[in-house]
Amino acid sequence: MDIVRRNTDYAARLMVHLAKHYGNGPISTRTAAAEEQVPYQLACKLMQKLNNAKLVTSCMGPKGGFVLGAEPSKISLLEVVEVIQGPISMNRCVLNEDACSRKTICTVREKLIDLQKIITKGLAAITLDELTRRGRSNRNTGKRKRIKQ
Amino acid sequence: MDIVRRNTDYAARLMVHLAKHYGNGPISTRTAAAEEQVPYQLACKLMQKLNNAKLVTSCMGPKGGFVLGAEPSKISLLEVVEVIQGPISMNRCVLNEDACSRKTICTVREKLIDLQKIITKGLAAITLDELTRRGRSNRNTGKRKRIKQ
DNA sequence: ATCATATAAGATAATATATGTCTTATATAA
DNA sequence: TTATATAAGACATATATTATCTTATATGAT
Repeated sequence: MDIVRRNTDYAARLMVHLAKHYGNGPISTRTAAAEEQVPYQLACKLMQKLNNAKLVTSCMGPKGGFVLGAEPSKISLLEVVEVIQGPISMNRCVLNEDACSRKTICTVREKLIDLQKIITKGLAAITLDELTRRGRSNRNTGKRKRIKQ
Repeated sequence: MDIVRRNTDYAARLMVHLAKHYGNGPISTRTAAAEEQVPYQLACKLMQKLNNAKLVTSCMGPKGGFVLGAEPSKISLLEVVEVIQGPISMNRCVLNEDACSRKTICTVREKLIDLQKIITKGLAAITLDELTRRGRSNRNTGKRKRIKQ
């Protein structure tokens, strides 16, 4: 099992798609899902989660869709991960303080906590704008995309 | 989902138990399982896996059991993790090179690879002898309590 | 040789989690 | 008013993880 799960990967793609069109009005889930190769219905659910977490803003009705809730440089991969799959956890004794009575003396736990901090910091350092900048042609065929109107 | 899974935690406890009695002949799974609060039958399966990976050596028959395959200082938590739950993977595009066609230009992938290296190095740095040294009673590392047989 | 005790191995069951689909309701621009 | 979009949650499927059960086999001790 991967630390970053498939649904999170999907959501990240959708977010990056919105980031690429940031400032051009709402993008429909249908469009984003099609372009980023995400199953449409699933994309709807993911967008709902992202919306509830205020990572995106919804605009209902025709010509509606979603807009990023903040500038691409202000949204990190960590936020997407946590919204979609929950917090990163090395072990349940790290996530849940009550899981282990030995927590005050356990040296493993300390080290797992350190590792976990490194992971979350690493993911927090990856922002959406960064992901739009380089190497972000489509996973399709590498065909250039037209600018949305 | 935790990065270090429950079975891995169980296996780690069993290994630490063997480490604590290193040099005193084989320890039966029944004993180790009981002391470390691991379901017995499950412990058997875990020991089998550890045995196949040469992390422990089996001694059949009465007064038999398992012995560590190497000195406690030579066995790391990473080895236990990899034997029981397989390699740590940030994303499938990291584990499986064919998972994404964008891998040569993808900046996220590079960063995920870096993070993954940090995790594996961190786990590799934690050795069994270290885990026996402090935090005396090693029981109850925080998983569901369940004793069988 | 027989027996008691231990591991070996694999089938199977039970759970938990993740992923994907479907239906109905609601908002809104044109 | 209508077409198009999101909202929400039920439902279904797939996969992974954890746990148990059964039978076979090895071996030290009697």
